[in-house]
Amino acid sequence: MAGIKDVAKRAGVGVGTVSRMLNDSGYVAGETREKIEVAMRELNYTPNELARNLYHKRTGIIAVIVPSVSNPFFVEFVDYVEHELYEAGYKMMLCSTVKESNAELEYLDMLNRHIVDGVITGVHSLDVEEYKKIRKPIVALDRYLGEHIPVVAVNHKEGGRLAAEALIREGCKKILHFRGSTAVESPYHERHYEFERIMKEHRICTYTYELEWNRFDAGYYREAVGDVFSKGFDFDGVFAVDWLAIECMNEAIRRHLKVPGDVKFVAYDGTFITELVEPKMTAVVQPIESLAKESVRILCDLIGGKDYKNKQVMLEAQLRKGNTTIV
Amino acid sequence: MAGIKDVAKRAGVGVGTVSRMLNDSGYVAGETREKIEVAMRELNYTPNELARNLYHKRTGIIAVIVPSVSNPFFVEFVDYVEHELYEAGYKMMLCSTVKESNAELEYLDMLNRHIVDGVITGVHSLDVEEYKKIRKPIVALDRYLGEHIPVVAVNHKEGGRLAAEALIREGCKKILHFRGSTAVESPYHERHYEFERIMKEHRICTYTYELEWNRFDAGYYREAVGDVFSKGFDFDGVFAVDWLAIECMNEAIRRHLKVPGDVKFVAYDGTFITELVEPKMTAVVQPIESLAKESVRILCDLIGGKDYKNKQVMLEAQLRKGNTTIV
DNA sequence: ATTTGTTATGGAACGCGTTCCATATTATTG
DNA sequence: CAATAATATGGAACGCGTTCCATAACAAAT
Repeated sequence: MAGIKDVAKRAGVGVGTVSRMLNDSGYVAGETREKIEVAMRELNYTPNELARNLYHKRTGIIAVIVPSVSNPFFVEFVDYVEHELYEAGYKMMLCSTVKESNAELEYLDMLNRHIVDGVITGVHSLDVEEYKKIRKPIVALDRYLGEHIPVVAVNHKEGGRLAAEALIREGCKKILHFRGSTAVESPYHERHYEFERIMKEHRICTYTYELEWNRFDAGYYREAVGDVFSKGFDFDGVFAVDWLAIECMNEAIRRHLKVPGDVKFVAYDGTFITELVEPKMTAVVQPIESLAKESVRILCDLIGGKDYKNKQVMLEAQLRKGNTTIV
Repeated sequence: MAGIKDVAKRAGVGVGTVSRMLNDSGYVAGETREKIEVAMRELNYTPNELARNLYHKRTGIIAVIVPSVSNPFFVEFVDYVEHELYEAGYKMMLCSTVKESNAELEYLDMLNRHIVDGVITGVHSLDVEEYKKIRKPIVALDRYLGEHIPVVAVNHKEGGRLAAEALIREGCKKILHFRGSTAVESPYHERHYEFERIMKEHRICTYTYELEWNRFDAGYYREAVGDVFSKGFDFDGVFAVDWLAIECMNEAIRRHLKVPGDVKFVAYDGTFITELVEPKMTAVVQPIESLAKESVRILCDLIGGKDYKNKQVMLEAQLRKGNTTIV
């Protein structure tokens, strides 16, 4: 592979001149330019980005860490992030952690090893102490990783309220509520707290089903749904994350319950799958595009040296009326 | 940031010794080892991968190029690929091209610029001549990019046959067939050719709807479905790609048609979304996991210097019976 | 005791582009 | 015409780890 030296030799100039020309910095005479261009073409020269990166101490790559690539929420997030990063001149390295337990640390370590310039993480499996050690550009998606790491979050309390109010408005009296594991403290639990609080306030009977931590697979969701139905709990309203709400609705339909006649559903996240089922799901929609935009914007600021201590961006979720509710 | 020189100085040894220790190559006395370890810890030293990469001319990163990250087929593919690459010691750079028209060339150029060690591409928007120029590890997913680029393909002819036979078995007499644009030649068109051939052979009335090229968005699919229904074409069997089959089924359900009583559906791809709808879709399932495994395997071979001229791996699709067909 | 082999270590050269400094030539201005 | 500025260029040093070669100490074998 031809290097800059070869080009310089062939063009009869110094390496500095070639470099200056490549980067449009400093003076290069028109005539010299042409000679170099010819030499580059003849040698089929492409600059080695690796050498460049070594000098500049940057790679132009951002790692995006998510628990699972097949989770629709993260799929949409990643899709937007990729686009935003592209616009900002970065490439995206996509890392998923659910299949390999201790991958998160490995991925974060890429920052120190100069493999990536920054990290956007939607994962939180390490001790906060671990994150503190890393003094590099990190943005957390909806997780608190310590005060020195900026967070792009969603107002889940409001989200929970929207869901609760929707079901109450529908006149639901017996609610089935699937909630994430309390084993891990995370801001997105707020929706559950608020949801339950409001239900209690309204003295509405609520059956809460607690899910295992970090399990997003279809099989598990189906199992959970089967579990609930087999227990014979009677309900007329369901609040659950997209996929689970859908599985639950499907089971209801299979059992010849009418949706939304007999049972109402409000899904949380509002990813594309809620629009893919019939009836279309009413959902509390997360502002995924904004989450992506903000994450990238803040990360770019961090890389640019801006200090974002205690920074938190809070975005609003909103209710999107589908046909699993009536009003 | 501390470098290897600083560590060497602090430990009172030469840089070579530190390097040898880091790589477990050559001799390092136990006593020296300890001194270096102490120095590394004190300086909080992490080797700069960039410098390493420059020397070794590799980055350990593979670019995966797909048209869209939100297309379920590619989502599943990417999910498996990420895992396979991780196992093989590589990181995945994910590149999507649908939003930025000329990104493919830019992404492929990363090979020459030593940013990635290899490419797996599910995109084919350039002239075959462009691909010929690149003498680097590339694996094509289900596209022919020229004889020097190995292909991991699916036997779509068989896939088309499976779909056709399924609908014939159901006794369908009026078929609605959504097919990809013929504007671009691609192996996956085989399924349509074979499907139509068999239908013709059986003298079954088929209405073919040709889709625009490179459009996978929900809005467009819905539009296409609305288009067909508004034209008043009467059908009792549908063959379409997952998402479109689903949109079509939903519209049928909304129009109070019974599925599978009045209309039967066979989807192509068989991604998770076909299992998410009620009734669950009968589908020709692509061997996505195997596609991912084979792609990674071949790419690793290529990187390892193996020659794969004219290589083509052909994998089989299979029919998965859901409830949108009866038999 | 001498040779041969093993262990151990330092450091220069290298990979490849970038930048800065020194030097040179030409253009502009007073 | 001299002096300053602008243009132009080569090349060493640098970024940071790796590898190889030269050197040395010590153990084992003859």
